[in-house]
Amino acid sequence: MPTERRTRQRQAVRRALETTRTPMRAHDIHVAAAPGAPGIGLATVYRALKSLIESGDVVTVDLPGDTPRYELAKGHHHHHFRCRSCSRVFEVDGCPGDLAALAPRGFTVDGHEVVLYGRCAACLS
Amino acid sequence: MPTERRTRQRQAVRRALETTRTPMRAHDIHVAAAPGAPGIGLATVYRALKSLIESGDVVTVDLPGDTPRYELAKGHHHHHFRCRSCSRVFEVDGCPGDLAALAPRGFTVDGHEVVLYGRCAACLS
DNA sequence: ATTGAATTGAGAATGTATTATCATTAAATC
DNA sequence: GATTTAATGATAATACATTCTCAATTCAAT
Repeated sequence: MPTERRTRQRQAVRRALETTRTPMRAHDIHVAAAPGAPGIGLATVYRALKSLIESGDVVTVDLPGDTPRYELAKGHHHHHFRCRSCSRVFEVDGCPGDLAALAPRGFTVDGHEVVLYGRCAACLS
Repeated sequence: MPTERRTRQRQAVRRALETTRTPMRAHDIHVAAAPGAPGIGLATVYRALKSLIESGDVVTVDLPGDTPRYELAKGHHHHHFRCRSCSRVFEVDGCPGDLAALAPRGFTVDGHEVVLYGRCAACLS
């Protein structure tokens, strides 16, 4: 059981996620972490993400037909909005509620995903 | 503008999609089409799918974190259910309705996706 | 400051879905 | 039946996100 070390790179990755509102792709995090950890490698970003996910601090955000993104664990149930213009993803706090009734008879529903599509405020202005 | 030919392979791909209720992966279609077109190659399956998609007869079904699937164009708005046990995907006809209100203020919503998760009837029995 | 081990960076390697290549096969027309 | 050329099969090639390899670094405890 190796001891985890506090490195500049890992802090930069965590900070990148803390600083941004939107779930980020590994590549985005790589870019965003660079200022805080000059020369950081992409492999290191993935290593940091893996550790953060295992500790429960970060969760993967998978949207249909899109590259996986990562966000800080929010602790509360929420969904996402994806801008068709800039492709950024935003958190959506509301939830349509119980969707179990939509499932075919005889099926059990224990979870759901909702993704909204449209234009974000920045792209509309 | 080449003329499309009616081949055993293309009919087998179309029939595979017509016969099954659930959206299928390219690999599933390859297997399902084999009886009707012995020795059919995977590349041919993709070529047939491409043509069917271009003609509007087939649509791609992308679920979060999952391999793309293909289904016959149903023409009506619907969503999907994915069984956590057998991984099969089923059509869900209902829809929670207008989800635009969930988006952040200043955002425009022009579409949405809903995916239900749970156990299908077959896996529960 | 010294040192042992965890961490890093660069790039190779992997896994998966899909497309391209090209010689061969087989629809569709004559 | 002969001919034209789209379609096919096998496989190499792409495109990607992600993981692995390994020598060089650097954290952290002494």
